Formats: sequence, C-alpha cells, structure tokens
Amino acid sequence: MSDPVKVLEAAFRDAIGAAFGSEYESHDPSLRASQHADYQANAAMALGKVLKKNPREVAAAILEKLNVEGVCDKVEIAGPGFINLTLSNAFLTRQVQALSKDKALGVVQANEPQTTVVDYSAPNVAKEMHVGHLRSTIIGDCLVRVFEAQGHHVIRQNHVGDWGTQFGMLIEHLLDMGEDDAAKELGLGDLNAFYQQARKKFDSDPAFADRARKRVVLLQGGDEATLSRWKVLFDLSAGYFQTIYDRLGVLLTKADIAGESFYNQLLSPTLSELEEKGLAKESQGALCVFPSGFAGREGDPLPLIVRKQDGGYGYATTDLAAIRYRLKTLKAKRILYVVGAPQSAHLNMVFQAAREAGWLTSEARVEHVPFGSVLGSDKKMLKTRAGDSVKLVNLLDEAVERASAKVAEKSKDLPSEEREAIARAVGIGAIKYADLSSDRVKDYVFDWDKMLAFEGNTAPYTMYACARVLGIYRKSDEADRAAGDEALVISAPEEHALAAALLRFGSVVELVGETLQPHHLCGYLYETASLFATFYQKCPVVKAGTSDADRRSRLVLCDVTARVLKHGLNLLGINVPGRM
RNA sequence: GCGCCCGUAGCUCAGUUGGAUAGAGCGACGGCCUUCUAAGCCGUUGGUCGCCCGUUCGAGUCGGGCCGGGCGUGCCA
Repeated sequence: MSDPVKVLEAAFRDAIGAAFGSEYESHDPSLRASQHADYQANAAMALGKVLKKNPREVAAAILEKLNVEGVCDKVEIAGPGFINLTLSNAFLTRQVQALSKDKALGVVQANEPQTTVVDYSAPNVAKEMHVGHLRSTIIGDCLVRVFEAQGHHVIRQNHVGDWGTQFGMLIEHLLDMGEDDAAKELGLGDLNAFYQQARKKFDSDPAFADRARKRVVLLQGGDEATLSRWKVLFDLSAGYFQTIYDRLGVLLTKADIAGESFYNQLLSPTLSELEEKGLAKESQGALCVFPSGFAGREGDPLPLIVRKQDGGYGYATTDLAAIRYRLKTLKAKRILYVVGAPQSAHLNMVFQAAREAGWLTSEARVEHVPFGSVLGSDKKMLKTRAGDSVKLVNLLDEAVERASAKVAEKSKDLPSEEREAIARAVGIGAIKYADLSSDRVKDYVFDWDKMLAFEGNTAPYTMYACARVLGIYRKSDEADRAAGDEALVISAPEEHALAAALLRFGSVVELVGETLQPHHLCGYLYETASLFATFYQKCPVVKAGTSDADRRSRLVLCDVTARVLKHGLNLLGINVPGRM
C-alpha cells in the first residue's frame, strides 16, 4: 500500500478505463523505475498496438484522464510513448509518515495465510556438516523468515539423513568405542573422524562388516537395544547440529527435524497406496513408479525405485512418503524443497508421481528451489587443500576470525566484548549475505575478501550504513525525537530519492516471496544503503548549524531508514550491531 | 544420445518478467575529513550482452539452431 507503484497503478487503470472503456482496465499499466524520472509507464505502446492507434496519442489520451493530483509533480510523454512520472515531495512525505507508523514497514500480510512447508538444511547424522549444507540452510532460513513476515504458517522440515545401511557400521563402531568415548568425540564435533573410522573398519575388517550388516537387520527389525544405540548417535548429532545452527543464527531447532527415520512407518502405507492405484510396478526385480515425462538413456521410462531388489527402501521411497505426509497430514498449500540443482530431475519425478497418486492437486503448490554450487577461486567445487569438503565449523571460525581482524583495525575505541560481538555479526553476516546476494541458481565463487569488503553489495557495507543511521539517532535530543512523524518534510533531492526507496520495501519482500530469490532483497538493501550514504553526505542531521525543522524532519527519515535496513537484514537472517 | 542449468566490462555480479543511451562493486586514474562513524562520498575510465536466424514499433530478456562449460540420466542421497 505504501509503494507508490501501487498508487500509480490504480490511477492508470482508472485512466485507461475512462479513456478506452472498462474492458481495458485490466491492461497492465507497466510501471517501471525510470532513469528519466521516478517511474515510467510503458502501457501506451502495447495499448497502441491493440487499439491500432499511435502510441503517443494513446499516451496523451491516458494523461487526459489520469488523476495523480497530489501524487505526481510532473507527468510527461517522451519518446515513442513513455509516460514519465515524478513523485511530489508532499506525497512522499505523507507516505513515509504512514510507513513510519506501520510496524511491518509496508510488508503486506497475506489475506489468506498458507501452510507452507520449507524443507531445508538436511545434514547427515554422525557426519560432519560441510559447505554442501551451507546454501540450503541459509537460503531456506531466509525464505522461512520472509513467509513468516507475510503472515503465513510456516513449518520447517529438516530432512536429516538418520537412517539407512550405514547405521549398521556406525552402531558397531559406537559399541567398539564405548558410549562414553563416542559421546566425547561426537559431542566435541569431530564427526568426520568417527564416520571415517567406522568406514575404514567396514572396508578392511570382514568380521566387522559382517556385524554391521547384521546390525542393520536388527535396526530395521526394531530391536530395542539397537534402537537405543541409534538414538545415542541421533541425539549427539542433533545436539551438534544445534551448535552450528545457533552460531549461524538460523531458526532450526531439534523440533524441526523430520528425517528419514521419521518416515519409516509411513513407507509401507505409501507403497500400498501406490500399488493399489496401479502406479508401482515390478521391474528388473525392483518395485518402481514410472512418472510420465521422464526418459532414461535409451529413451525408456525412468523409474523411481520404491523398493530395491533386496527389499530395502531408498531415498525415492522416503521422498514419496514425505510429500504424501506434507500434503495429506500437514495439509501444506505450498512446499518448498531447498535442495541443490543436481537433484532437479529426481524431485520433479517425485512431484509428478505425487500428482499421479492424487496427493498433489491444483490446491497446492510444490516447488524445487534449486541452488548452484559454492566454488573455490579455481572455479571448482570448494574443497580444502587436501581435497576434502570444507567443514562448516571451520568456515564459521575463519569468518569470525577474519572479521575480528577488520574490527580490531577499524573500531579500536570500542570495548573488546562489543568488538567480539560485532566480529561475530559481521563474519556470519558476510557468509550469509554472500550466499544470498547473487542469483540462487548460479554457482558462486567463495571469496573472503569480497564478502568482507566494506564496498559494494556486501553485508559489512549495509550493516555499516545501518550503524551510521543509528549513530545519528543516538546523538539526537529527546525534544527533537519527540517532534515525531509530523516533523517530516521531504525536500532535498537526496531525501526524495531515499524516501522513494524506503516505500518500495514491502514490494521487494513480496517479490522475494514470489520468486524465492533473496538476492532481490540484498540488491534493494544495498541500493537503499547507498542512497542513505549520499543523503548522509549532503544532508546534515544533528550536525551544528542545521535548522530545527531540518533536523527533526531528517530524524524521521533516519528512523525509518534504520528500521527498513534492520528489518531487511533480519529477513536475510543477519543481526545488526548498534554500532561498529 | 536425451534432459536440466549456466555464458553480460580485465575480475566478481545486477538487469524489476519485452522498453529509452545495458548498470553496480573491485581494479586503474583524479577529487572530498577543524564536530552527525572516511568501514564513507563524488567524478573519470571500461561492453560485438557466447554466435546466427526469427517473432515486433521495440530483444540482454521470448522462440529455433549452433558453440562452450557444468550437472543428471535404475537399485548412493
């Protein structure tokens, strides 16, 4: 509502209807940000074609009926039929005053809240979290925050790998070690060593391998002693994941875990239903579903193997049970799978199978939210020098360490405790922002110097802008603050530009919810922070020599700017220090 | 072979769903601090949008065909 585009759109629809008949009211006014004015309307060209009229004449006819009294200062036709619109300062003043009173800062509450499942993160029990989990965790968490801000009912689902044949060897290794020692090792977070030792014994010691295989059978058979060992592994891992999530500042908790084991008892009902509906067929000794539209190497139908030759269940079965549960039991209207791009084909097969089974209907929307890989400077998948995948803990440690060095250099005057807090916020924020600020589906190059830079579209730049606004506010007088929103008068060009940007916040959040592309929000925050920096340069606020009227007015603008930047960064999952 | 994704300035990336002269940051060069945070601001420099057709008033954007790279393509997830 605060967004000028929405006000202008309504005015244009009315004008187009009045000029050419109500059947044209639904015609898109095609309002865009413009380099030549605040906005431009491009509808006249398209309308000209439909009406078989000269676009400039169409534009003139629209203008004759267009009522933007009190909204625009200047409206003019340019080129082939562009309509350039310049917002009036009085309008911007009123709209920013309204925005200031709005706790949601222009983010519109959904009129029909949807139950939205977001499937993200998905680490593996008894295995280290590594860069491979980074993007899913960060992007998924951002989308969760955006949907919650829009008033949707969000159900987080952390589909952890906590079941399968590898647990035979893990449990045997646990028994060999003794639970106490295992707990010590896993509790400390050295999950890789635990897994690798188990793997090594499995590969080199036939007796151990044999025990492991028997243990799998016991586990699947529900043997209580075995299950309790499994539970130990699960709990230790879940506790470890939580330490990572807490450091990262994501919303996931143990309650959000609905891993492979969770779907265990749902596998056979899911299969029975698929068989009853004639969707599951015997093929090469396995039970398969062949969703339509997918072909293999020889052009033959591509299967989802729902029961392997050996009678075991694989990930396809679990994924089908999960989508069925989410649609039928959780009654999700929208399900997002924040999973890497390589799994696109598999997920689309699962979605198609769910359609054919009648679980997924037009009432619900299911989407794969794919993302590209994290690359090293060599443009290959990010790895350690030894060629191993990079542990998430190490990545976070290094981020905070590097940020600390910068903070120590730039914020010498602050107390050390505060500097540490700033370093954490900047380091973690930098990683998240780097991940969210470019097009999700593309691979991106992981570059410490770029993400921790204070120039450009980065977390530090935007956070710093926010800290500067707050600095002004801190130095202001109670009397000036008390003047409130009514003191606002937009007049300088820098104020005009900043105000216009602030009013777009709600629409940008909406765009992220639609496109599932958080980088739109990053781009917007960077732009707004930049506009603030220009404003900051040209328009003194609490500086000596500023008039009471300017100071009080600009204080309002600062307050709204700070709130927009802070709220925006929070939606990205980034905390903002009060000063830095 | 088939399917999906990617290709924009020397580098890293945007480009609001088809609009005007394709934008940022870095780099390079030049300016701006005796009080609101210079981790900043202002300016200059830099492009065959991989290539070719097509659709139309208009294409980086849509369609077709190539070229280059990545990923997937039946019992790992």
